Amino acid sequence: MLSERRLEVLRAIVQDYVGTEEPVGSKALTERHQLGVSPATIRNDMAALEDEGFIAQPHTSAGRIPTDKGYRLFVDKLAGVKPLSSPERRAIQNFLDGAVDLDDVVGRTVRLLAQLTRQVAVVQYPSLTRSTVRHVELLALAPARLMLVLITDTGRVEQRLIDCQAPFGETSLADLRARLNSRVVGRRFADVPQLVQDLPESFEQDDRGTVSTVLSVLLETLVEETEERLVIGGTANLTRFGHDFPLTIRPVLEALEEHVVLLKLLGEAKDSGMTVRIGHENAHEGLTSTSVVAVGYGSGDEAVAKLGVVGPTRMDYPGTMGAVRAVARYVGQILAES
Amino acid sequence: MLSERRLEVLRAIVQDYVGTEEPVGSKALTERHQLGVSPATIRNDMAALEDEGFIAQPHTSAGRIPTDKGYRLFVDKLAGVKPLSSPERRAIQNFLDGAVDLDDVVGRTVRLLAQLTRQVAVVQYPSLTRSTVRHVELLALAPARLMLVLITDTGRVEQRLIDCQAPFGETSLADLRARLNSRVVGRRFADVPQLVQDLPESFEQDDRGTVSTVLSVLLETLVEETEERLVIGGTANLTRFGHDFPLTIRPVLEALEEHVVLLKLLGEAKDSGMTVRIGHENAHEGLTSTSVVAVGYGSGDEAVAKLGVVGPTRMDYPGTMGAVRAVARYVGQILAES
DNA sequence: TCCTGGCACTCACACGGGCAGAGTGCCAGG
DNA sequence: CCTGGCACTCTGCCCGTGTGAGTGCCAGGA
Repeated sequence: MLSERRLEVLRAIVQDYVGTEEPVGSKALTERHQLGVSPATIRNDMAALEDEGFIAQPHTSAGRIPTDKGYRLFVDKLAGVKPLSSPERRAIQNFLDGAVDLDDVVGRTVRLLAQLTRQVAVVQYPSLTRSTVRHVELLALAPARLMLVLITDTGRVEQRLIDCQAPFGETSLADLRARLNSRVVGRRFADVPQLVQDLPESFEQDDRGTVSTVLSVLLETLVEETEERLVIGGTANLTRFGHDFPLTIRPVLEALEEHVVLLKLLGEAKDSGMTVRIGHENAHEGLTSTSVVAVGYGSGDEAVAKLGVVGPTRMDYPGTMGAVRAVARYVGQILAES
Repeated sequence: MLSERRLEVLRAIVQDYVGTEEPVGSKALTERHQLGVSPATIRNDMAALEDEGFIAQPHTSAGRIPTDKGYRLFVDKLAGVKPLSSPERRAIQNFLDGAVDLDDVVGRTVRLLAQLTRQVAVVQYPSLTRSTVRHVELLALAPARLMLVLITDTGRVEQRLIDCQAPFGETSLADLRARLNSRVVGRRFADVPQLVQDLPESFEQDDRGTVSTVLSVLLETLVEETEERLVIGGTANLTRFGHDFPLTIRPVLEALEEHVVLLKLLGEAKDSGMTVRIGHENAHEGLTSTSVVAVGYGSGDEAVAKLGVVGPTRMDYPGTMGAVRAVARYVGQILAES
């Protein structure tokens, strides 16, 4: 186990490196922090930390920089979550309060998060499967063409067009609409499949085909949209990445455009509490030099979706975590109110 | 007026520079093109072209590169639109045919365009004001809470929640729904305001308030959504920009995130035919070193929205224009079919 | 009048040596 | 176990030089 002071040295290295973006040496450390020992002692500690794999030198006779493992230790043991200042909190609230609908909430959130953290922000739309049904609507656009509209308690709306083989009477439609609603309103989307599976049986022979079609579209929607939507913002912040641009930034931009990858990334994050994935902990190749800070948010106790930021492994973890957590809380509040 | 050969020289310079990304000199020109004259002659022509402002030298004794004005002349007079190869056409069709709904069409289009041109693609959702109404639906979520759903002929769907002061009876609702539809179905969204303005008068005193509220939300939606949605893709292609990265790429990324800016840009493009804005012709500061190629697309003869690409002024204009035009056509077809 | 070859000139850029500074590892002494 | 000292190793920077691409200009020729 590492001594208390060595941990302190690691913390100092991480802080300085995050601030200056330059390898930090033993002398600079003693000058900028009250460690109470001489540079030579620090050098020994650094050598030990390097043996353990927490820090590394880019080349001989340069200072040290933290490794992914070093950041991991820092995040787990050495750093807290830095609460936002109260002006910041007020700014968040003011900014989010102006939102008029779900799209607006999500859009504002992503901009806010990007600005606050000066990194790339990612916000997932509230998941269908975890939301509850507020209303199901079925309407006839034409005799054999229906439209299905799903409305969630989080304000999300999904619609699908349905082409039926046979015309579907107005009364049957009203009937189906009523029965659907009575069964699923207030229930979670995840439970919908069981709740409706026996529905066709209660209809007349002629209508069963259409009812089945409608239900299959409904279930399909649930499945498809589990492949969720998300919004990204602040990609311009990537330009603050480092000096060795094109190589670093390109794979990240590519990864960000593949929403599937990001969704998987967010999906891997814990539902509650904050998840930080550092560098190579991210499975995706383009993101091995970035860290992802993600957290779930929701209108109630449970998370309905996640949001987070993607930034260089060399990021201000306490600050970023603080911002992410705070934003998630406020978004949750906004959703609960609407 | 410039002689035939000088125009030819300008064309050669543009082509070479686009290909190599390096200033092109007189000797290289005679070697790579059959101009039939010696380098010395070319030098004279180049000096003339420089005097006219079509080309410039980055520094004394380097080759020449085209200026914005040079590209302008090239695009207007010297370059055609390069048609795509038939495998490319097939690929486009196959790729777009798989789309299941409007979101999917737009998403696929943006990816396709980005891949085809190796630049940043921008696709605007079909505009509401230029589309026609397929259906208007009103449904009661609660006694005093309604939902308004607008469906366009291009498959776009918009919805809004409406809180009414007073409960609104089921019969009144059905009445309003029927009247709304009979008035506006098949008409252009732009005409909707006049078509519905006298509607409240035909309702009973008690309901007029609610009817007015519904209508005002309807009109609001039309206005709000004129501030259209758009989708961007291929930002990773920005990394191919140049060597002097951070400075070039940052303002572009920032501009791309401001959808308002992009919409204005697209809005300035002509409705029919293709619009090419080169370098400083773009009002926005961040885009002065980029060119925008935009074109309208639509299900019929008229454009319902625009799409295009953003790339370095040093781009392959004929190829890019060909790709943009072809994609727009296919998207139009797809929309017309659905 | 226009094209051509020749010539002198100008830069950007790449190469290489030398120098300074930061940082390290190790060791002997407190 | 900490400390100061010392020798060593790099990287980065500056600078001078040389090379090569490219130019402008001019005088001669079709």
